[in-house]
Amino acid sequence: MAEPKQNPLMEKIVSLCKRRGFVFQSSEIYGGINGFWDYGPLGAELKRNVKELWWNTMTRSRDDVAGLEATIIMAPEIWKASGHVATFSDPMIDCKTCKGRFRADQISEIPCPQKPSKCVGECHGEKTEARAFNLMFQTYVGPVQDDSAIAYLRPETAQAIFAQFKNVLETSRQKVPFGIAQVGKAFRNEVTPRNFTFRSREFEQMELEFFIKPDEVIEAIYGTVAVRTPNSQLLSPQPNWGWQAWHHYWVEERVRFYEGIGLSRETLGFHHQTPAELAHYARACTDILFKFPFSKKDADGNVTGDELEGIAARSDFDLSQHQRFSGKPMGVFDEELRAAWAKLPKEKQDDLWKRYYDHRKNYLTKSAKPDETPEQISLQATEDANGLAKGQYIPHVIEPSAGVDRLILALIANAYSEVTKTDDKGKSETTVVMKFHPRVAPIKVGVFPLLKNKPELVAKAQAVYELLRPHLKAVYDDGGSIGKRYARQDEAGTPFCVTIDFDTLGEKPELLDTVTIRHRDDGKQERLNISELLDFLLSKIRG
RNA sequence: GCGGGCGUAGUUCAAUGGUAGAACGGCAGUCUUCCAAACUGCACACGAGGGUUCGAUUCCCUUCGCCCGCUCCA
Repeated sequence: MAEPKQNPLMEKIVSLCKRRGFVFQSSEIYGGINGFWDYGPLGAELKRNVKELWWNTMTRSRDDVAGLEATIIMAPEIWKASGHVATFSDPMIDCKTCKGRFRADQISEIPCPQKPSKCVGECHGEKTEARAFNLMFQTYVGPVQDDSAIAYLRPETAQAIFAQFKNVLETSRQKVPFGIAQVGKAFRNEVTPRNFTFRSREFEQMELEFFIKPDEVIEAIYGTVAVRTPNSQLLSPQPNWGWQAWHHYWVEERVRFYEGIGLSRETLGFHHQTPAELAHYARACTDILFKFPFSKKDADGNVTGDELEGIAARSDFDLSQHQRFSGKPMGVFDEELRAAWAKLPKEKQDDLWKRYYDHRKNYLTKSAKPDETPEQISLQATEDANGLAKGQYIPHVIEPSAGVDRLILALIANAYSEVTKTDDKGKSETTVVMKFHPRVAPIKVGVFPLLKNKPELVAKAQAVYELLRPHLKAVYDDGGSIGKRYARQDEAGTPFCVTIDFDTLGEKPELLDTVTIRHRDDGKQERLNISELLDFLLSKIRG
């Protein structure tokens, strides 16, 4: 009666997550709630490690990124400016006959999929009533639940960064180019949560908005914009980088991050969005994919993977939107630009002015509110271009936006491996080893006495455990046999296990105060002095 | 949201219109001088609600959840 195994590996991973305490279904005792997942003891450690590594990599180890922690509920105008209210609230009609779903305002234009000679509104399929599809979670601020109190749980963390751009700029002593990073929860009322935690309704994002000068500004100051050549590595940022170089740089930075936590390039995939896929304001978007067990094959039979992170070049769209909707200036003043502009030959000034004008006019036209006339738009674009000559511009942005939960799932899938051992009697047994990179492993070290019923061993093992635990996540285990404890830690993905034996106590005097340290992935042991233990572990975990 | 499949200990699986079993795992203990040893004991399940029935985990309905396909994917 068992259901057919559609994806045995994925099912084993889900089962392990429950069994060992990586991931539980939310509200499980009440039957669960679709699209929501909890992290158990091991998952919580794993997730914390990943977020901390991202934060350290993206902010603390860089001079040019500042952090932010904004609220989940913000002024609803934010989501009007970002476009989320408009794009999320189209009334939709389902056809029960052909299973199609159509925008209610387009049923008299779209041809029926089954009878293309007729439009959806005319065909005989049985239709549902028009229903509003808003993928943002709604709530009310304050006790009165009327329309004026409607607010939304943020569908992405990014907008808070744009909304607080000027405050961060003024308080962080940063200047463009610089970034603002944030880690936090976001909520989307997904139509179909799928693939375990991959698409959840409540999830966590790690987002960087990296603000850069428009190419026209780079050109005004440095004469030319540095162009990416096939061989250029673009490893360290240069003042004359334009958006392409920065975009390429951040893709590489992010790939290096994934490699640094154990996801090799072979496990990753890339998708460069085509012009048709790109939002109208975006210039490029590169998705970094991971080849999940549930990832599908493309037309050529290759697994490309599913999205972990998108690195988008979003032009100056976001800050421009918030400038228009809030009425507050979102531009920056650049002394260098003003000084450089004055020294430019007239033709160059005119050329840059025209290009900036065209860009602004294009944006303003596409984002125009219904009551804005072409004349007003031209006037605003002229004003914007004139600002350039005075050293003013709206920064462009490169947005590396990663999903924490997707990354956790990728790390779990990547770590999962099975080892089959056959004993002397020919009995074989398969065990699971979670090969997490030591940097992300939920537990860094297990400490065991070789035998439980020898008080000297137990006391010494507990002393070693107390020595390590202030510095890293350690566990003490004296249950069962030593082999069982190793196996337990293998399933948790603990990279190192330390065992206190009789030599530690001085049975061989030359080995007094040494312990065995056992490596998860090959089972090999080495002997270390207790005094060297902490440094050894820290070097493996931080190195 | 539509269609299909499926819900039994923590996990993997049995059985049954008449009070649910196993293995592994967990906990406690004995033992054990390095890779899930052995032994003893303990705890733990029919997703929820309603209906049919003398009696439902089993049959029916609803609901919730999981998987697959469609749809959606800012």
